[in-house]
Amino acid sequence: MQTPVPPPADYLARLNPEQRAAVETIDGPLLVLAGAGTGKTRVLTTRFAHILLTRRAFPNQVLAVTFTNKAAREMRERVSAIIGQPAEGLWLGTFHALCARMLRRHAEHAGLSANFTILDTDDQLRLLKQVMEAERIDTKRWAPPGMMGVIQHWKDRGLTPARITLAEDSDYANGKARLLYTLYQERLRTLNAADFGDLLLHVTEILRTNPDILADYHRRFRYILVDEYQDTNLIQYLWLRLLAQGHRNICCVGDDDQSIYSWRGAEVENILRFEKDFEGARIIRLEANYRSTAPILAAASGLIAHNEGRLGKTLRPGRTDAQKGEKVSIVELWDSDEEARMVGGKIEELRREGHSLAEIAVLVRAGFQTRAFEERLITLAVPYRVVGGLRFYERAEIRDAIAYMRATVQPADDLAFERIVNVPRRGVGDAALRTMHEAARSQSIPLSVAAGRLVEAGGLKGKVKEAVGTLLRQMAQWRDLLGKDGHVVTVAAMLDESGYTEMWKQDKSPEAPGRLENLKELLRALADFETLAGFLDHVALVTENEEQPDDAKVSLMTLHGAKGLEFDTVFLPGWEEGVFPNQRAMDENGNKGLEEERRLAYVGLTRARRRAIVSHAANRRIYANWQPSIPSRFLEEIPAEHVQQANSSSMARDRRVAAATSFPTQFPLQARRPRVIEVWEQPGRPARTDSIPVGARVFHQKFGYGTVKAVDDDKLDVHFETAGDKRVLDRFVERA
DNA sequence: AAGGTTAATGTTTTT
DNA sequence: CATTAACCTT
Repeated sequence: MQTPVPPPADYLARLNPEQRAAVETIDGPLLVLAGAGTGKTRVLTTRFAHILLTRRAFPNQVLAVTFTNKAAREMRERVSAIIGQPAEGLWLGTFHALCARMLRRHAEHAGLSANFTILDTDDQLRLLKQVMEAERIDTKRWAPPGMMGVIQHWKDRGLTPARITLAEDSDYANGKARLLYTLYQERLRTLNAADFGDLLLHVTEILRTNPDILADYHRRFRYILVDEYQDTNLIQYLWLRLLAQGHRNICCVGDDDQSIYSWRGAEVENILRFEKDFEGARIIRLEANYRSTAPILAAASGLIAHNEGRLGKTLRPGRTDAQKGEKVSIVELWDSDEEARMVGGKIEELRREGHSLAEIAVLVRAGFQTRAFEERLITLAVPYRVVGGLRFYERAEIRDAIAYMRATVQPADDLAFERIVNVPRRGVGDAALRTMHEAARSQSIPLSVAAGRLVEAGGLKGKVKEAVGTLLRQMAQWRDLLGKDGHVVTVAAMLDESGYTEMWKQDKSPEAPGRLENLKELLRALADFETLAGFLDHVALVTENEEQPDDAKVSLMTLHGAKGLEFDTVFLPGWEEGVFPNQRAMDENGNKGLEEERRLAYVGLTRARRRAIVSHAANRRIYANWQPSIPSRFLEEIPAEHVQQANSSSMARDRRVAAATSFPTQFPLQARRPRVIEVWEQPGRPARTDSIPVGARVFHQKFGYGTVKAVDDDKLDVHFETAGDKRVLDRFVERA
């Protein structure tokens, strides 16, 4: 390469010394340990731009890898902004998108042709289920999703069926796991399809076994940049290591404290392995946090300090105004309803004070928890959005439309054909489908081809024969049309002529108009792509929801969904043992599971710029019934000097009452929780000591004194003196 | 082949 | 409780 030209310094001058070092340490392996809010993305994009501006490499000689399309888009935009022109011809994208691109170039090495289909999770599962049923596996005893998990885990670790040794074999499905995996992979090849895991697995396998291809990529990629490195799984690591062996200019940015995807195969150990595999690797820590106030940082730091085996980073406030911040609020509430009212009330208050709703988020452990807050915000007429619901391309009507496209351009795609052959209803039921499957299997031909032969040879009769014949003829016409009039016209014809659009027009359900609207949106999106193949790739790889974050709406989302985001005000409800930390995470993964939950809590707290309001309720509804709950251990782990307790008025009243009556409902906030949480380990309601008769005078913690009007098993209808008529559970009242 | 009924089962999720 | 998938009836 030519002598580096001194860069215009302005983009470097805006960095702090450690960030600048991370940008300017260009050659050789580099690991950047970047704490939350320390300018990780800025370093990565500036580094990218720096490589280009100092002419160390052309844009197409840099490989930049992210986990999400959003991160990839952001990086592309920010690099463009720094270099002052649209960044084109970049190898910048998600692991999967980059691998898909590579695999299309070398598909034949994996037994596929270049136009292979990328299957989504639904297709994967249907295919595996078919394989399992063909092998006469009892799918009641061995559920296909479980088997899928085994296969995915193997793929995550770079294990092709041939590489699975006895030691790695699973006893799943009575020792047939490896066989099922082999058969599943064979079916994928027959369908000319790859699942998500295959994209990485195939490419890595090709790089491993074809030195010439690998050498070609070594020549190409002078610099490699990796985002969210703590989230990489083994196969991703192997892929990176193979590609980085050429120039050894690999820079990985990550934060072990934000590793929250181990259940998806991510291995934090990849950070430790980095130093071993890349000898002489430099490590730079980014510890100045520019996002949050000092109390929030101290609270988060104190919490995460309870984890063992950290690489060790200490966040320090980088903002000049950081010291002025409020302490982290911890609010104790009577039950989950009151918690929702508290959050709703505080949001209203913030709104009145002029805070933008876009700067407020409610972060929960599990998706279903958003509902309580949704309901409350609807009542209060506060606009909100739930981030991360059903994605556009996952909607049934969109997947149907895509199946039409896939079946048309890819006659080998049995899954797509099977999906559409009776949608809209054509009278093709189980029996007809079985006939087609048998013909396909006995002659080793695709389902659609078998269907064609059955129509001609009379294997299908009457109405079914007519319907399938018509569909196949239409598909042939659409293929012609695609060559002549292009993909937008063709897809419009598909939806129209197949009767698919008509089906939804006839549908009287309230969702039907929305579905038609989505189909129109699909056609609009289609026009943005030059080819149908390009669009199908996009659909398979870009599943995220497009959203406008500048909307004046409160964001409701899971803690996982919030990673990488920040808000002025963050509500963190449901900090109760069993909910958060999640009981299942602890049961299944022990202390490792607990530590990941703690990292999740750390991620949650560090999303807040100015205000964090953590809350927990003493009673929570689990499915049908109310259960008392214990404050999360994480609450005690936040250093007390950075916390302000703020209890609701009803809680304060209950406290006084509880003290006076010795009714054991409250767990004092600072009390140590019992080691065994009985509520979760013994599901079902506690045994009643005595029944309460009609007419009895009772006392309730929340509603006060009243008289029992009726008894229904464990539910009482009570007329309370101050609260009126209520239906309550008997274990929540005492004889007065 | 379609619709209604019952039983099982409840994290986190990107690609 | 509430959702969904499998099952059974017509």
